[in-house]
Amino acid sequence: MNIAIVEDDPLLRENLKLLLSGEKNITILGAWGSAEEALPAFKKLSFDIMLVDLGLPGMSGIELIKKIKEGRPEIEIMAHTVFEDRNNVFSAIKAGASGYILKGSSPRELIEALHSLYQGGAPMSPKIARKLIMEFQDEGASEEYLLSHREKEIVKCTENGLAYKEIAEKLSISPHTVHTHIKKIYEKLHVKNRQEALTTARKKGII
Amino acid sequence: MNIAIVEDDPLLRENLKLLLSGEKNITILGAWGSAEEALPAFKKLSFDIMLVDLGLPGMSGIELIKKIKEGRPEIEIMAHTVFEDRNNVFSAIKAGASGYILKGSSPRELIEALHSLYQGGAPMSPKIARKLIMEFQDEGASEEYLLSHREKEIVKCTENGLAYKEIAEKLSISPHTVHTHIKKIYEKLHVKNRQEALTTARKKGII
DNA sequence: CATTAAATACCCCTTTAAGGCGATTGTATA
DNA sequence: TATACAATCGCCTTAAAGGGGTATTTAATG
Repeated sequence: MNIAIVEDDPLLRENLKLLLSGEKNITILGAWGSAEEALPAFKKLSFDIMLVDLGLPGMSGIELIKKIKEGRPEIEIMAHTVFEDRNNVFSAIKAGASGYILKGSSPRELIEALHSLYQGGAPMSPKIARKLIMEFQDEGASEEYLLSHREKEIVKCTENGLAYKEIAEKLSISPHTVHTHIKKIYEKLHVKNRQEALTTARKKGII
Repeated sequence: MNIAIVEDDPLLRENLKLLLSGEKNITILGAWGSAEEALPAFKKLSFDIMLVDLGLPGMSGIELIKKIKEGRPEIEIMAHTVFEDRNNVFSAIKAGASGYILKGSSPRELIEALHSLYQGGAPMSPKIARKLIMEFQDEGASEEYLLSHREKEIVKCTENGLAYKEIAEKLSISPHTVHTHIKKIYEKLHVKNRQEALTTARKKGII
């Protein structure tokens, strides 16, 4: 199977190349340090799997995954990263990653994961798998508890058309804090303004 | 009956005092030029009717009516103004006015209206009365047709989170025009931003 | 014919919203 | 004890929204 690597740490990048090249059935078609470098090269390249770091400088790994999947959905994506928080995991999966391996994993695990991915599996580190099943176990709960109590209070205020200042007064906090909360809310809901936040919140039954 | 007057035009204020003082059964307890001056004086004053101009400088007559009715709902309010537009009429009535006399009315009419109000009536200039019954004849229609076709289109666009520019493009008009329409919409719905407009529009079944 | 409303467009200006930074405190927990 | 998260406050910037005018054209209506 043909693999393309995108990893910004030069040392790790070379180590991955060496490690994987030694495996039978695995061919490394190249390794790049950023999405910006990789994308033009990919245009003339045919491969089966992209092994990608999420914490890239410039365009993020998530964005890169989206772009690849848009144009060439047949390519399997293996996310390889230190991030194990909810947002990164789910963003990567939604973007199109089918494998999610943490950087603490052993070489053996990584190689097995790549084979598994190639054969149609969805290999991921135990921690990540646990997060996924928890998400399904909790069902709506995870959505409901996505926003903290304070954040939900603020969403309800914005629903009534209150401005930052007015919310601040009502809750007896600084307008700056309101701003911070709202930024966090938008981030969590993957939206970029009030209208979207409110429609999303309604859809998820948060408010 | 004891009457308090709030009227910012000094000449008219004095004329009203002279005119009404001459009537039997009417006592003028005072006349003030603004809500800000009148409110403190009212605290130590007991009266039956407040004759109030809607177009006061500073706090509006509407606001003054609200404040009076909140604390002392037994006081009858006579709105006395040049405004005969829908918004002012309904705002005054919603705020708690039971009489609504236009400034063009004759002294005789005003005095009769005050007596009528004191006896539990709801005296108002014929033009105003007509507006009121039309509102009831139209029922829901008046709400639905409150906004013009174009305005409703624009409300629907804002519901989808579109910016002025985007709405302008979609409808092939200038962003300035969108701005103008939205100002008009806010005025009609008595709101001051998108969220309020949307909640109000939903409540009234406009969208 | 005069008035009114709707739709269009432009001007000025101030306020808000939102993104990107950083930073501290307290609490819970792995 | 380190890590994460929630909640708090701050600064800076740009873009958008909103409030105040004015003005023209067209259509309907008293």
